[in-house]
Amino acid sequence: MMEWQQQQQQQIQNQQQIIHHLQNPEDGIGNGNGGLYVKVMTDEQMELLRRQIAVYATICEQLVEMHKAVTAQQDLTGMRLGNFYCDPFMASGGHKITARQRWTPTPVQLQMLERIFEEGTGTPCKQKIKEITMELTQHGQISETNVYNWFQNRRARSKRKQSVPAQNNGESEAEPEVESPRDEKTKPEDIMSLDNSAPRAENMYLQSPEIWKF
Amino acid sequence: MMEWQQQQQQQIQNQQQIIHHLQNPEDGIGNGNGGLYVKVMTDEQMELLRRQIAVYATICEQLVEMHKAVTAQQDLTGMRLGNFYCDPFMASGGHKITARQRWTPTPVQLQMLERIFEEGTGTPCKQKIKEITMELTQHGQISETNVYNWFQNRRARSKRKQSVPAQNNGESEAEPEVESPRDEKTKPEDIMSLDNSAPRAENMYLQSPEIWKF
DNA sequence: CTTTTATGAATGAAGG
DNA sequence: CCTTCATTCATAAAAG
Repeated sequence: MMEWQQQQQQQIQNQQQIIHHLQNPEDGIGNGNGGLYVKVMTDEQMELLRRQIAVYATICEQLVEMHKAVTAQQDLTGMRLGNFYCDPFMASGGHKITARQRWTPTPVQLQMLERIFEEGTGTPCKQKIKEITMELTQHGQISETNVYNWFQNRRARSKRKQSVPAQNNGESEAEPEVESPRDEKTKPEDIMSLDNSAPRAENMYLQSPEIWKF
Repeated sequence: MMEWQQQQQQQIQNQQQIIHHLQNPEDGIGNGNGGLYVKVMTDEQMELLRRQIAVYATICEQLVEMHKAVTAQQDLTGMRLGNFYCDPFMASGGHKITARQRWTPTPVQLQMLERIFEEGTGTPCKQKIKEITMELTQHGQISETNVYNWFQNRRARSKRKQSVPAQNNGESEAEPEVESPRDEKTKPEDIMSLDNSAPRAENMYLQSPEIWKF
């Protein structure tokens, strides 16, 4: 990722040289010509320009594509977020709403949640969620979804913490995280490599090396 | 958002015309000149070229910056994913690299899925799934199971979203501080920054009048 | 102010 | 279909 940006920079620098040439035609490019005032370029210079311009056209196209891809992703993933804080944005008076995007439990709520979690069955059914939510609302803004998520995360992370302590025990791999319990999850039809996005960006950098040859 | 892309396209088209002119100097630009073969341009043509090139330089710089901003957050994770399969560790230990992560739709795929979901019958029958999968394969690795799951999840969650529209909101008691000093966070928000980028792109083209002065 | 960590939320996949 | 789990993402909070 950094790579292509560097290359882009180089391109731009390169281009700047061209511009410099244009701006300082002391190289003998330009001269007067009778009543018709013209600038004169050698074939080489002309070719250079052509190629340089072609390079820019390519770069811009690529950048547009890349940006399209990136923003498409963000737009779609943002769609879900958009409901909270993006929809009413800017609409009123151009003032940012600056709504909080993420619920944060108050200390009191947290305490109560922890207590319920420890004593509870660990499977807070829907009805239970409702109750808890009702109760916690007394101590601050909260929704059933918040409670649901909280228990989900709490359980998942409580569970993970247990497997981590037994990490460097008999396992000599430099690999940080692998899931041992359900390792057979490579079960369905295909191994899906999600190299869909990364490699695509890779050959996006500058796929026309010959253009650099001049 | 769409706006600047269109303008980009226009720019590119515009540029292509220039290239065309360069490649087809039937406009009387070029002529012979004794032993030194040169191309000749009028001042106007030269000026046009200069401007065009300058515009490209500016656009590229701006695009690089924009892209940098947009991807600063998200493409780091993308790179991280990239490491999983391009990983040199593959050869080192002969150790299992434990299969891929879960499938993630590419932006294009997501777009197409969303479109189908909205317009479609909502009942992705077996045959339909096959078709969709075939089509989406053109844009990245995907399996019928992926498509199936996606529709299942999409429907279920879309449904739940309606029953519980009240997602969440601000903190608890200490929220009322609306326009507090720290409210003006310097931290760029992804979606917002994109929105900002659009207007910025708008004045990208000619925002440096001095560049036109030469 | 920048970097790291903790954690609320989103989502692909499995089970029933 | 619905629920549940596991993983990932993004960001508020904490650390430097």
